[in-house]
Amino acid sequence: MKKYTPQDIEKKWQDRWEKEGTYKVNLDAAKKPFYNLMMFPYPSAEGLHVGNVYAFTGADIYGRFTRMKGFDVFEPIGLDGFGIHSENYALKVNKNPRKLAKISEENFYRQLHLIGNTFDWDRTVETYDPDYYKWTQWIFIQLFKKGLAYRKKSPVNFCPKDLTVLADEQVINGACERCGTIVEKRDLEQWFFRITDYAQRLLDNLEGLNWSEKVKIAQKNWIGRSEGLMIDFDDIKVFTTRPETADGATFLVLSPEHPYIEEIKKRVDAKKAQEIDDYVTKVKNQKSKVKSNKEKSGVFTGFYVKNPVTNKNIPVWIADYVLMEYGTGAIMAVPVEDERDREFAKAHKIEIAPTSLKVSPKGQKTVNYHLRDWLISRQRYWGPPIPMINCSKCGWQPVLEKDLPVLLPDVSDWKPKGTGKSPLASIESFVNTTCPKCGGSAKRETDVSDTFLDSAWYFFRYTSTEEKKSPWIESRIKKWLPVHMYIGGAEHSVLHLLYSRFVTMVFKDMGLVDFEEPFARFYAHGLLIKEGAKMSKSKGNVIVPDEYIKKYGADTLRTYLMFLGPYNQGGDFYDSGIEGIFKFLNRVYKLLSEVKLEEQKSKNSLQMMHKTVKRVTEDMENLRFNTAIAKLMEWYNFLAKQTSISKEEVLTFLKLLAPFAPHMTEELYSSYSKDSIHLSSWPKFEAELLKEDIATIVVQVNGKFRDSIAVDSSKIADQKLVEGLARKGRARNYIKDIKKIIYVPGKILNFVV
RNA sequence: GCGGAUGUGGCGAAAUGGUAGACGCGCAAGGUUUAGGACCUUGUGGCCGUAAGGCUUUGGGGGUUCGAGUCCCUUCAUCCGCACCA
Repeated sequence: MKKYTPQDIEKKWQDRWEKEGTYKVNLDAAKKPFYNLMMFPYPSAEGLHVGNVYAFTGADIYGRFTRMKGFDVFEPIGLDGFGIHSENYALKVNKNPRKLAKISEENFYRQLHLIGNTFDWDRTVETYDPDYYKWTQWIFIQLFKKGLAYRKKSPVNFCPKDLTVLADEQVINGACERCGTIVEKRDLEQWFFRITDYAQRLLDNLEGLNWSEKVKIAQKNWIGRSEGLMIDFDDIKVFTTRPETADGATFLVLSPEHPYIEEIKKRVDAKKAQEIDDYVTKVKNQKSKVKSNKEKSGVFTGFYVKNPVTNKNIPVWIADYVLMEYGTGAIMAVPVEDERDREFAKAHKIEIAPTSLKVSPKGQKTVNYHLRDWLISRQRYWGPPIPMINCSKCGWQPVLEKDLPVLLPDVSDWKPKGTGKSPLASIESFVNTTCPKCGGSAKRETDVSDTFLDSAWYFFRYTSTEEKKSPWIESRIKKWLPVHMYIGGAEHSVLHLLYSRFVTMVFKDMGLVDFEEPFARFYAHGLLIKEGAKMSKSKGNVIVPDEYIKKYGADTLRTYLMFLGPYNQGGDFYDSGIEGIFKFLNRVYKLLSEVKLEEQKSKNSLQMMHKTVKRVTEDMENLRFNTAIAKLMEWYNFLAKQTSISKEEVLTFLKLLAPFAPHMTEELYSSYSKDSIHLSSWPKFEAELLKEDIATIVVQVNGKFRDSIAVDSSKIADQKLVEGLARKGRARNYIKDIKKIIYVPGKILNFVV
C-alpha cells in the first residue's frame, strides 16, 4: 500500500514540472491561445495571504481545465510592489522600501511556488523593476502628448500622520484608510488624466462585456451619468436634473470654491465681502472633508440673481453642502422639493415657494458624470517618478524617450518630509536637470505616479517581458489580447478595472492596439472568511497558507478552498473542514494506487463514469468548483463499493481531479503514462450511455409527493400505462375525484383532486 | 439615503419551477486496533410512531401555479460598497 505523503510528492513534481517546462507556452507559435489572468498581488512583508491563494487557486483550476481542453494557456504572475502599502510598511519597520521589496519578492515567489499553480516563471513582472516602470513612464508621456494629462490645483486630502496626499478612495469617513488619522485638506498642483473624456465610452462598452453583472453595475454607478439642463441665473450656470422645479427655486447656492465668488466680492459692500471671506476660510480650514449631514452652514452673499422662470430676484448663498467637483459647483435650491435645500432654507429662514412642476426653462441639455479625472500625482518616494521636466522658458516638457527610465534615486533619506512635497524634492542631483527642448536649466517633477497606473497595463507587459525597445511586441498583443479570462476580487471592480479600460482605450486611439476593451471576460470571486468573521491581524485569525501546506499539502489546501462554498460567493474557512478533504484525498490515493484492475465493466459503472464526466465538466465550465468536487466524491463513494475498477475509470477519475490536486493525480497517473496528466485531454462523455433503462417517476397528489414508481424507459411516453401503475401504488389512497392529471413524461405524474 | 449581495439542519452548503437538505464537517451506535485524535460500516432536519408510515420544514406575510427554496409583491435581518451628486 502506498502512503499518501504530499510533502514528498508535491516537491518532486513541482521540480520536475519546472525542469521540463511542462506549463511553458511558446507565445509566438501557440495555436489556441488562452490568456488566463489573475490579479497580481501587492507583496506585503507578511507574505502571501490565504485570500490570494483562494483567488489564484480558482483561477489556476480554470486554467488547468482549459489547458486539458486543448488550449495553450498562458498564466503569468507578478508583483504590484510599488505604492503606499509597501512604503508604509517600510516606514513602520524603518527599512528601505527597495530592500524590503527584494525580501518580499523572494518570499512571495517562494510561497507562490508552493501552491502548485501553472505560472510561467520566465515572464514575471514587478512594477518596481526599472525595465517595467520605464514603460509606465512612457505611457504617462503618451497621455501627456495626447493632451490627456494636465496639471490642476485642487484641494486634496492630506494625512498628517502618513504625511502624504490621499485619494478620495483612501479616505474612510474622513479618516486615513491606513492609520485612521483625521484627514486635512491642502491645495496642491498635481497631474490628472482626463478619464472623464472617456466617460461615455466607458459606459457604453460595458454592455458588450462578458463580466460579472454586479461589477458592471458598480462601474455604471461609479461613472454615474445623469441627464439634465444647464440653466443660467444671470452669470451663474446651474446644473439640474429637475428643471421643471425651477419656479420653486428661491435661492442659489455656490460651493465655497466657486470662482464667481471673487466677482461677487467686488460687487457687494466691504462688510459682506469680509463675511464671505470668513466663511470660505472657515470651510477651507475644516479638518475633514466630511461634515455632519444635519448641520447646514452657509453665508448670504448680499448678492441677487434673476430666476429665469419666475423673473424674481433670488438671493445667492455660499454653503459647503454644494460640491465644486460635481455639476457646475452651483445649484438652484428648491426647498419645497429637495430635503437638503429645505433644511438649509429653514435654518437660514429663506422663503419656501411652491412649484407647479410644469414650467421648464429653455435650457441647454447637458449630461453630467459622477466620474472625476484621475489624480496621478503622489507626493511619495516609492513609485515611478513622473517623467516631466519644468522649464522656466518652455514650460512642462516630457522627458525624451531615449532618456527613460527616469530612475528612482537610490537614497537613504526617502521618508516623507511633512511639507507635502515628495521626498525626491530634497535630492538636488535629481531635481536639477536640463530642458529637453531648449537645453537650459530646468527642474524635474518630483512626484511619483499612482500605483493604479502600474497595474493598468501590466497584462500587456506579461506577453513581452524580454522586449527592451518597446512596451510590448505587437504580434504578441495581437495573438494574446484581449485577455480571455480575468479573475479577481470584487473590491477592484471599480478603480483598477476602470483605469485599465481607460488606458487600453487610449492605446486604441493612438493606434497601438486594435481593440479597446482589455478583458473579454471578468469573473469576480467572493471573499474568504474565517469561522464567520473577516480575517484581520487585530483579530488574530489570519490564515497563513504555509502552515496548512506543511501539514496537509497544497493539493488539500487547494481542494478545500474550492470546496467550502461557491467560488463567486466566497467561503468560510474552518479548520475541521480541511480534515475532511485531506481524508478524501487520502482515500482516493489509497483506492487508486492499490486498485484491482479489470476491463469488463457493468453498464451501471459506465453510466456512473459518464454521468460524472458530464456533471463535472459542466461545473468546471461555470466555475462551480464546490459542486464539481462533491460529484467526484459521489463517484468515489460509488467506486469504493466496487470489487474492481477499470483502467479507464482510474484515468478518468484522475483527470477530473487533476486541476484541483495536480500533484497527487500526477503521481498516480505516472504509473500509467510517461506524459504529464496536465497535458492530457479532458475526458469526454457519451450521451448515449447516459440514458437510463428504468425511469423513476414521482407520483404526486395535489403536488405532494406520494410515491415513486419505476417504469421501463421505452414506455414512459405511454401515459395510460404510467397512470395505471401509479393507481396501483401507494398513492392510490389519495386518488379520488380526479379533476386533472399533469404528466411530465419520465419525471412527474400529478393527480389534482 | 442610494447601490450590490445573502438569509435553507448543530455547522460549511446542494437543488434546469417537479421526491428540499446532494457532498462534507460534527454527532451517535457498531466494528477494527495494544491504544488512538487513524481506518471501516450504519444512522443523522424537527415532531408523532416499535415499525410501516404520517405530519411539518428553506427569515416573516401575501400572491401566481397542478406544483414554489426557486417566479411576483411586501416586510424583517445581516454583510459589502458609495454617500450633502443637485
